[in-house]
Amino acid sequence: MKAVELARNYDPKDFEERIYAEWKRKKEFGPSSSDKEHFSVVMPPPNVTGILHMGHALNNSLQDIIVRYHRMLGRPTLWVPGTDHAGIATQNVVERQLQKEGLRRQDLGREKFVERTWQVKEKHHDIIKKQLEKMGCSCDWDHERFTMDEGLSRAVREAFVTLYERGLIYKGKYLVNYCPKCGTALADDEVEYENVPGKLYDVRYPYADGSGFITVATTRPETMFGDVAVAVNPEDERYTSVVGKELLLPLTDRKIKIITDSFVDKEFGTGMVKITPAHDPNDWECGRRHNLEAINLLNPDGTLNENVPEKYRGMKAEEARKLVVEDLEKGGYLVKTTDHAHDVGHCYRCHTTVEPYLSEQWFVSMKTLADKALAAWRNGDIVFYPRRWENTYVHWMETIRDWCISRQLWWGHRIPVWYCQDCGKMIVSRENPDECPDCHSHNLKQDEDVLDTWFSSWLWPFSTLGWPDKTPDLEKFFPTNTLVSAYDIIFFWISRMIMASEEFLGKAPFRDIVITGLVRDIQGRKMSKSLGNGIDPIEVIDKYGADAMKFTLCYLAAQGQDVMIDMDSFRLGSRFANKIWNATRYLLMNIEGRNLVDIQRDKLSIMDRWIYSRFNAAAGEIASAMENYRFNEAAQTIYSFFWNDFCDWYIEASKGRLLHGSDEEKDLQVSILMDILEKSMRLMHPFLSFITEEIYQKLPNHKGDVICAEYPQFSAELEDKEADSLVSILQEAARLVRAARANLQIAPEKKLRVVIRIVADNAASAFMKEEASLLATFMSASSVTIDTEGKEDVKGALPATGIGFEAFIFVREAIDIDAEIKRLQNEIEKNEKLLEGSVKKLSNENFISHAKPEAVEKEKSKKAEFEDKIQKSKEHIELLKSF
RNA sequence: GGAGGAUUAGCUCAGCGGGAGAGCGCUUGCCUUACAAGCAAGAUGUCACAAGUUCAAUCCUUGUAUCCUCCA
Repeated sequence: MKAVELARNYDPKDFEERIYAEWKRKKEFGPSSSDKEHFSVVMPPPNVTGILHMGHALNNSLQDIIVRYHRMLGRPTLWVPGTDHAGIATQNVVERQLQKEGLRRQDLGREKFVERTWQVKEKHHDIIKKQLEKMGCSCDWDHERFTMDEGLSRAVREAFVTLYERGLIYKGKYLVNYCPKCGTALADDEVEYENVPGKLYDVRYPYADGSGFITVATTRPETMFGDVAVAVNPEDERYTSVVGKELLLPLTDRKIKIITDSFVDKEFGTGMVKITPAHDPNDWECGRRHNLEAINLLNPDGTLNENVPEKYRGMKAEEARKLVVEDLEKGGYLVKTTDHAHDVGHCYRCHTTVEPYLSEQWFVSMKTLADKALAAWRNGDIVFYPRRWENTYVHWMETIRDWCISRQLWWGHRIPVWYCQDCGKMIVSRENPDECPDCHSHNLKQDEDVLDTWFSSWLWPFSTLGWPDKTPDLEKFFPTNTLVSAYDIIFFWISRMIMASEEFLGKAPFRDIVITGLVRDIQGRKMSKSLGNGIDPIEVIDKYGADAMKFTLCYLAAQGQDVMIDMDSFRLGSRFANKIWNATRYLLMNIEGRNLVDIQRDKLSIMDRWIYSRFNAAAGEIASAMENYRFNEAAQTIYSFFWNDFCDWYIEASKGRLLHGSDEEKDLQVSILMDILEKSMRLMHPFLSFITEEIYQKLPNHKGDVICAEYPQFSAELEDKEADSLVSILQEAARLVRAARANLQIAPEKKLRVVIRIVADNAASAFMKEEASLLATFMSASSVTIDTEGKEDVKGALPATGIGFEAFIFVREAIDIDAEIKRLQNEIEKNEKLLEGSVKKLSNENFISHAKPEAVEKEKSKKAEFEDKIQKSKEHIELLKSF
């Protein structure tokens, strides 16, 4: 064979882009036609508003690892990519653009506005796709979907109409969360609460009969014009006598009554609260219980409407509040003002204060859907990793409220409802109707509102596969296997997907739900635009490469824990990739003139058997880590196998044979090295996709592309406990001598004679004899003698104790005997403590009788080991004293 | 108010009832014919606190403290 030359430095820029293009060209990302069981994943669709952040990088890295792993297991594997139209968010982006041009969306009109939004969508979509490609995501671009493309829009209509037909969608006038800035209703969970300082105003409401007044406490005096009652707790004895009396609403000439309702907190303020059904959710419920009118005070833009006295009309709430307070004060109604922090809802998109707003909206009735979704969990059809998220899921499902799905936006799926302008008939239809079924009028008008974004994303796992049609994709790849998502959208998305899937297809959309943590900065803060503490995945890739990014994230992503990182964190992955590159570079230099030969097991040395055993163990650990979505464990296994076992020990050990062996030995050695290297590339590919592919292609023993190569499997037969334990003795011996040398600061070039005393004729001594020259290399010794009979003269040698052997290092000069004796005494002390623990355990009859027999056996051998070490150390001190 | 999480080395964090771990950082020595982005050796711990269960607790249970997140 000819040597293969690798660039001197690992530079991912040399090949990452090229390899991705190559994979795409060869259609490696599509599902194979194998008849094994399918494996499918749908990508949580990023919003087309922005670019991908570190959270996406984490999420997609983990998906890519899972997908590549299963692809290599030979299963027909499909990873569906796509993007979400992100209603409010995208509309806001476009509106901000318009604002810069001095325009409002109304100036453009609906059609033009939507057209323009499509352009923004296209632009961002292209950026997102490029980013995913740069990350190396092996998703099947032929299956790419967008929540507003034709098929998915049809799915949305199907879902809406079906739910309507099943009586699960209704329209009604309700108090909803309303963002005046976005001009639309929001779902309950689209509101973010924040504790802000405010004021509590105590206001006098006089009795209508002039017999005095009562005092109510409110944080929002400007809503008093919508008051329809004052409520007290029925058990509040202070007020029993006044219940039913009429009050005169200050600043107006309206009269309201005092009622009782148990929701009133006796301790809050005066224990009397004003009831404003149109502007507070609790009051709304209370108003419904008492059949009270709801007086809406707001225009859609958040200003006060004609239901307030003229002087306040057109004002924003905060503005009006000041004036109302002033007027109350002037009128002698204001008793006092106190500071009062309270939770205020904000729009999750623009952070404007959300107003409870009475309006006509569409709702999904959630109870029946939630029951099915809960049943799916109870049946074990869905499993969360980590499990604790199941509490969150169950709690949300059990306390679910109806979902407001209409949005007063232009960007989104228009609600498939039409109204006959002539007879008023409401038509809910899958197809655009031509005429009214009742009066045959053609004068139909579609509902102006669009649907909540999540109304399309909750169909994602099956709408992307062709539903409502019974497509072959749907047949084959649904239900999907694994969903990877951050915990912040369990409610928004994950729970609803399960409900939709159960409702429309009668099955859970996926079984395994992998909840990742959030990516935070090094101070633990959430990465955000406003803080400017975000890290751009593309910058990471430019600096360290996509492999380094993926591997680092994987290594740090312990089950569901938040990941704290900064730019430097990615050096971890980068250095590992560099190590792989250099090890390969070295190995490929050494194949010059060699031939690959059959690797027959009976020709393997213990060291050879050991590295195969370690490889096999690593494959086993990775399989179980992957099965349980313990990504960090898989990454650590790979790291320590390749770096510590393979590079630090095996390659180092092989150097001697490569230099001094016979041709036959050299050929065998090179063949084993290439074999392990080739297998390692396959083992590591899901985690470091680009570099393994680049290297794999250059290996003399590669077949095809690593992306679709077979994943190495653990096999119990390949476990080699004998080799494992023999090599660990060798390693311990090497470490002991190295440590002794380091302690004494003996320069590496000073080669010293070493005697290893193993007073036993067993596999260990035989192995040590066989590998004496290798030991000499590891110890930088001039020679290593294995003394099985205790006959070697070790006078003047520095002793060290291992498990089952002693090492004697012949150091005449440069040794500080006192320091060495001190070290040994410390050693004795340490071991005596350990021994004491062991003895205590073993003399405890309860331990002997209760503990597992293995544990007892282990304790016994530990005890013997400590005793031996203490004994040896004592002898060694004597020996040193005799110098 | 309810739920969940965290508390382990200087930092970031793994840890699966039985002699405390990794990466980074630090100290020391080495440019050993792949890698100084490297090699080798080392130092650093009341496993938050208190009780309990157990032959045995960093690990299980219950409290306490501090911090974080979500829900209301």
